[in-house]
Amino acid sequence: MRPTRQRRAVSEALSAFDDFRSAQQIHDLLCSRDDKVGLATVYRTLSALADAGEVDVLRNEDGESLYRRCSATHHHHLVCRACGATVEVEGPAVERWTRAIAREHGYAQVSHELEIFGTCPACLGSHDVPHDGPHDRADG
Amino acid sequence: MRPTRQRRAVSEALSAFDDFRSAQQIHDLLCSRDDKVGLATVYRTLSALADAGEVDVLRNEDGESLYRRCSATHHHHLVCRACGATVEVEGPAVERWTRAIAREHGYAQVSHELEIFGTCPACLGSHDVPHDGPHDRADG
DNA sequence: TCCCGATTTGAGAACCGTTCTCGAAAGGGT
DNA sequence: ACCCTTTCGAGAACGGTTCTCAAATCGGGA
Repeated sequence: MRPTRQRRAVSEALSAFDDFRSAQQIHDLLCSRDDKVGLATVYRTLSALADAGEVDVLRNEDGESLYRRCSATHHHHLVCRACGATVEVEGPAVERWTRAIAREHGYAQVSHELEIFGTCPACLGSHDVPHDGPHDRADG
Repeated sequence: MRPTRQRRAVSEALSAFDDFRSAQQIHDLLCSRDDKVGLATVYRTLSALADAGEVDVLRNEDGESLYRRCSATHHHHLVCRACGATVEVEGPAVERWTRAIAREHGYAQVSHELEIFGTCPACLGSHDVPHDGPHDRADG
């Protein structure tokens, strides 16, 4: 993969956020910086980064894909419903539990998805919503 | 909510499946039975059932919503990537763990999403895919 | 430095699941 | 039967994402 100007721009834009952002939000940020990158290229680059395991992807309740640069090790996310503030969490017990459940039912090649949603301390304090609005998601 | 012919049809169609199905698949089933129900009505009815907690919803990796009639108690799903065969599973330990993690970081109003994906015993045995194809989903 | 084939880009169209629109049809209470 | 409200449904609209394909760009070799 060639380190083109566009790909570097997308990668840097991702680093500018510490929470999950949509492809369009990243594109908007680049536009506001007069970084000329096509929307299709943003989508392509984010997909490539996701495939390479360099970013995590999750879907909000509208089905929109949200991206975030994360640590390489397996982990889950604790996400604020109001402002999107994200904490990476690990749960060896949960990993063991899912494997056990799968084995119990004879399922192989097991993977799992787990996200935790809530309201972060900052948003509990102030009732107005920070920056650009909620990255909401339904209960599970 | 009035028990109209259309709503009854959608509800019965749901019962005809024991795995997660899309609105369009349910609409197709109704059409093949010459049950005249508009697609919009199928969507509306499924949303209403989901809001009422009578069906569970999950999204496949394409962002498509899949519906399944489930038990009313809180549970998660063990889903076969190949045929969609679904087992409802409970994990009190996981419920406790998510609450603990959230509390630890000061998050309130906590909810979570957890799905487990794998290949079911039947699909491990026969390598051809049953019925109408995989309801696939990415790793978590 | 220039050339060349391969890769990448981007504007806009296409795609597709879902929701909206709004006039028509159906329900239910009286 | 009447009336008012809810529901229906065909098709348009919507919105995020992917595709198209000609033009731009890149990297390596001569």
